[in-house]
Amino acid sequence: MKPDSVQFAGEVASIVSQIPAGYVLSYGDVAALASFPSHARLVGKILGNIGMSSSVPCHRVVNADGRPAPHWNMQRKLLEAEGVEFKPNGNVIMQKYRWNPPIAE
DNA sequence: AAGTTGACTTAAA
DNA sequence: ATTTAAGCCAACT
Repeated sequence: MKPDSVQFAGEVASIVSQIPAGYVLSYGDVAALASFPSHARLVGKILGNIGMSSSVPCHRVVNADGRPAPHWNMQRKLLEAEGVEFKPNGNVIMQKYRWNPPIAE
C-alpha cells in the first residue's frame, strides 16, 4: 500500500505527539510505528512540514544515532529542557532515553 | 518523464 | 574518529 501523504502525516503526527517528555524516538521507529518501516526519510520531511504549524513535538524525534536534525539547531536545547542528557559528542544517550512505545497492532 | 534530493539506516573501509 | 557505499522510497526539479 502506498502511503498517502495525508494518512502518513497523520500517523506520524499522532505517534510523535504520544512521545512523553524526556524521551526520544528515531525516524525509523516513528516510520515503523506509522506502519512504514522504510519511510524514515519521509518522516523527517513530514515533521519539517507540520512541525512549523502544529503542536507536534518534532524535537523529540532524532536520527538513529540520537543526534538532532542537521538543519535545526535549537532542537538540542529543547531536548535538554525535557531532561534528556547528551553525550559529549552531541548525541542523545539513546539506550537510556529511547521511548518504549506501547504495543501497537 | 527522468533525474536528483533527503530531518534515514546499516554496514564497511 | 570520519567518510563512502548501498539500500531505501516518496517528494521535488
